[in-house]
Amino acid sequence: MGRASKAEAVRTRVRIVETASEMFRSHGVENVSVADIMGALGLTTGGFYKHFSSKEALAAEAVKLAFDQSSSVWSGLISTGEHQPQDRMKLIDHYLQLAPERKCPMMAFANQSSGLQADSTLREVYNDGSKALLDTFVGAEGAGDAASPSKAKLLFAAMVGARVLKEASGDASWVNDLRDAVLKTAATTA
Amino acid sequence: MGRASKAEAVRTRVRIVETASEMFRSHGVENVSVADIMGALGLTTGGFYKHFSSKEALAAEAVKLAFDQSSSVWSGLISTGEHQPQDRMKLIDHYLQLAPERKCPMMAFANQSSGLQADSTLREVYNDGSKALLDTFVGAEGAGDAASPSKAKLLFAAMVGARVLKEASGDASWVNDLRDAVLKTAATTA
DNA sequence: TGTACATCAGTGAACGCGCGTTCACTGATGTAC
DNA sequence: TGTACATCAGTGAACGCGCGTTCACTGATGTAC
Repeated sequence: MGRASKAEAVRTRVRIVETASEMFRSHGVENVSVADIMGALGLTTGGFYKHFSSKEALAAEAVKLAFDQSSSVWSGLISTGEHQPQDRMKLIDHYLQLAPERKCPMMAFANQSSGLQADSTLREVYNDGSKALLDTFVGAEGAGDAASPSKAKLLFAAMVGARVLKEASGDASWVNDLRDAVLKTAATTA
Repeated sequence: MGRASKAEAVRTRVRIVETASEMFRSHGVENVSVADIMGALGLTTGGFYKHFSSKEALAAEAVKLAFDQSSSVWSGLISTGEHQPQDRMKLIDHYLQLAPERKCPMMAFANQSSGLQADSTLREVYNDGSKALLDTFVGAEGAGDAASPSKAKLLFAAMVGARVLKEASGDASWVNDLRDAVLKTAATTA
């Protein structure tokens, strides 16, 4: 093949991160190999290390991308309306139905982050990203309703829990009851 | 060493399941090897297959044991009182502080169960166990308060979500806010 | 009860496989003159 | 602008390692007589 141009190399790097982010999100970091990612791009394994020092370094970037994307989506869903409770319902409903490759990084990477040292890059990315999503979610209630951050946090935790159980149970029917309960509470009072 | 007596062999099998259950719960099924488990019991790897056909077969039994133990603990925490809201608060508080080797199987094995076929034994065990825990939790509100199963389900999802995030974030401070929000709601109304 | 034989729990080395990483190599790109 | 050389993105095979599983073996347990 020979050497690729500098512009192409930059594009390749971006494509690796984007593809890895989706694959990691869908199947988990530990279930996707470097060869899988490169293969999905039509490239071979060896070239990977021209762009990243290790799989973990890529994972950190891929996780960051996932959090950034989620953050954008959340902000978009919320800021278009007038901060009605409907905004949060929309977000919760959306959250529970996302396609695997777009699912919430908080749950997609929970397992990956759990075993890590406090100072690892991936865990820092995870913590910063999660905190940002929480703030966005709590902020969604708008200025006229400052008294219920506690309720927002409850809904936030419940939303994550419901999605984890939905995933693990293979979308079992009893999980629908959980979803309905969460949405019902999101609907009552602002 | 020579052959062990039949009684001893039965005891060995039980010990393998018990030890594996704790180790799997703490570190995840994929992060504990057969050699790790046997080594923890002072045995060697090869003997494992005199008791189980595969690691996955052991995992199914170990997960079942974890669910059974959790179910007992939950029932104990709930049935001693008079089905006050305090019961559920006690349970939630307890849930969020459990030691790694005793932590909730719903979150400890969520990752393991996620990738599996619908008809896999482990996923069946996971689903049955989770459903049973949910029923126990919802039933905790007692006869005088039949109107709030929806709220119980909300709390259930929130409890799981908070624990997942606590684990993944390495017990970050913002997760405490989630815990407080969940407990606050558990305390209000019966 | 005692003896000869079969069974099988546990041993420890070996096998096969997948995966992260390394490395010598290729040849088009980039650069110095 | 053209030429000679250096660079380096991508290749594909190989390495090292861990892990699940297999297997020939050991010798105490269990059993048949």
